[in-house]
Amino acid sequence: MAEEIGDRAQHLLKVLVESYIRSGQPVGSRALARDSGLDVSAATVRNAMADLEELGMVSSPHTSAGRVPTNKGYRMFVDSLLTVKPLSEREIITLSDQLGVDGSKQELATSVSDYLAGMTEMAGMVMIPRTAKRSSLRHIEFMPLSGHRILAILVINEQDVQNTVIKVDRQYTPAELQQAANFLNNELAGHELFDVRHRILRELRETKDGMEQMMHQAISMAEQLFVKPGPEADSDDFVLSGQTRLMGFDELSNIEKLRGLFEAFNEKQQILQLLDRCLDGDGVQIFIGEESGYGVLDECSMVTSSYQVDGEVLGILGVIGPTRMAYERVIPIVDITAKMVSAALAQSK
Amino acid sequence: MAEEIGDRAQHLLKVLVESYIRSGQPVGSRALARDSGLDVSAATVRNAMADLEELGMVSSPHTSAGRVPTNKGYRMFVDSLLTVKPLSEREIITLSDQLGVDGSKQELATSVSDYLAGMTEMAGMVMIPRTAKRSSLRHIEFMPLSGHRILAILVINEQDVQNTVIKVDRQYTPAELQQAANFLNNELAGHELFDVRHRILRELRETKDGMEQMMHQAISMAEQLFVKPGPEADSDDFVLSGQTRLMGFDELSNIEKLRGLFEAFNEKQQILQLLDRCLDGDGVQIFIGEESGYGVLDECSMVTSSYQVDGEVLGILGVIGPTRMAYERVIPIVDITAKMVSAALAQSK
DNA sequence: GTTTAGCACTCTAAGATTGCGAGTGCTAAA
DNA sequence: TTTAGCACTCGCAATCTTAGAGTGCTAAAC
Repeated sequence: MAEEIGDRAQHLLKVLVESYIRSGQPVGSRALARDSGLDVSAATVRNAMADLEELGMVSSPHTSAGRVPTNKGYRMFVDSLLTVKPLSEREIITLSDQLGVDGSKQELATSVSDYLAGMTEMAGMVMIPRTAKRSSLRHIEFMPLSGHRILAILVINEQDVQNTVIKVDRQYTPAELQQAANFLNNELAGHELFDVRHRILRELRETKDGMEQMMHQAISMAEQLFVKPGPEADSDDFVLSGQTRLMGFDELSNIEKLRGLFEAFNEKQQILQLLDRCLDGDGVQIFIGEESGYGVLDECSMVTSSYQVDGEVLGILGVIGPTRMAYERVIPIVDITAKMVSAALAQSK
Repeated sequence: MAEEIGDRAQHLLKVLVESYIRSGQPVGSRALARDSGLDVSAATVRNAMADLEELGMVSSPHTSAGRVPTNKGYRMFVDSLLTVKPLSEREIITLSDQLGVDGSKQELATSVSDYLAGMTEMAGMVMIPRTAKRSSLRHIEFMPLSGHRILAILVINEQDVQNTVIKVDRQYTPAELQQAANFLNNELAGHELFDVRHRILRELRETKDGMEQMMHQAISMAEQLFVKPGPEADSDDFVLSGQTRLMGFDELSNIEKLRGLFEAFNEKQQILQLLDRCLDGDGVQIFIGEESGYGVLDECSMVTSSYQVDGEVLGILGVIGPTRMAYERVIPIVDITAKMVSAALAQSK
């Protein structure tokens, strides 16, 4: 089996995928010959198709239908055949308008996700990962609750507030808690979370001996907050919007599939896991069909990109839609969006 | 047209609705005569059906199909014909197990909604309305942000934290903000939100003259927090779970309808408006089909009930599903759930 | 060797036709 | 007032038909 694919075959594959993306119908040899721009007959195309089929790039749903790209074919297409169209001026302006730089992370994420969904007519998603290492602790506040529990409020960065309930050994008076909070604020406020988590807490612990009782307790509270599973381990958050648009695609009109998909969205956990795998990669990444290793996404593709500040990846954004999507449009949209978000975040620092 | 419906006709309607709920198929006269338990012939049933049809209680999808209840028929059914089955011991135990009393309101709402969805096999919903009047302010905290903005953190009740950004006329130093917060905490902490909003603010404003500059400013911040549209006007929150179960029902297998429904869920606003209308009513309330005055719910019914503490309505919970639902099971589930939630809340006070 | 035209063959999607079963409405008798 | 009988209607599913699209193969042309 010749792994080599001739130039003409490649070109034909490209035209076939494009045509299939446009129409959703299997592409026959005659139509392909016409659209290819090549001056060849349908019969020649048929021969080429036979080759491509042998290589697993295309398949026919039944004997006398046209050819449809397989996932492998899509992969080939996006990897080496795709020519992306640059975005129009207008589209870029729309995005930068929508990118309100102020507002909490959540709000930013929502507006970006809405933008992606709107532009691509598919579902948009934005992941805000572990309150990034970049972020610094501003303030800690404790409030007593009933039982041996304390409500801890952390203010991080500009306007992210996290609250967690921690358990302690006994009741504390508001005054005691105030004292503990003051102490921790003195020691920790203004430092980056990363530092807080490791260096500072360790230092504090080491010099524990010379400290009075109250400080001990303050530190063990802080440990619950920062070292233990911590508030942010699962507060990995992500925003998904425009899911309902996916109902429009006929490859998903199978209620069962749709239901699986929506249940996956509700779970979040599994999608997040998937997005985690994108964190390593650079630039636009594409999962086609079952490449995600995740059954319900069989007929879907994801196009994602990371956004970053100072070279550090902060999160992932992208869209999810049917495998048969207009990659040449979607890819630049996701790409530019990631870049604009990166820029916006850098600027607001 | 005789508005009176004979006893037999009523009984037949009841059996018809029950049968239709079970099977989803139009009910023919022969089957109805058999199932009714009455010793009458199909022909007699047909006559009764003709009467019911004239009254708008049933209709036939086409000439030679059986009869199907109309929304008016459902209404009659739930209003006067329905006999609800009490819940089994087991089912009640399941609920009280799930009702973890601690945890934030959000968590409670989620677990209740999940329970409703699970028991009824439909979508469950729980509304947590305007941070209830019952609740009292525990603490206020300010943090300076860039620009003329301040992050205000309100702790309400046991563990509800709300944060809002307010705009002010100039930059404030942390010390100033601390001072303002201290002042407000002294004056307002421990009071019920309802009081805070009206009485205290008014009082403070009246005696404003004698106060120093800083206090003035503290009060205008507080006004932004409590009097203006306020954090809680739209933070009316509600939890919806199990939506995907609705995909299972064939009356909703029409993708377009499903999509409308899910979009309504995403909007939240409109559903909330609908739930608001339940706040006045007492006990279990039922919206059948277009009674909600809301197009996308045409083929759906809502069964809701309020939950309350000390006679004051705190929120609404219920389920949403196809009009053809097993009311006799769903109604007691919603009813008991509301009562258990009420009890749980009263206990945790 | 590659490309092309021709041709027989296959398969589907969309109508059209039919028979069947379920159910109705009406009438006349009990 | 109830019932039995009967003609009639309708929808559904099964079957058949046809048109169209597309393929694979072969033999001829380049």
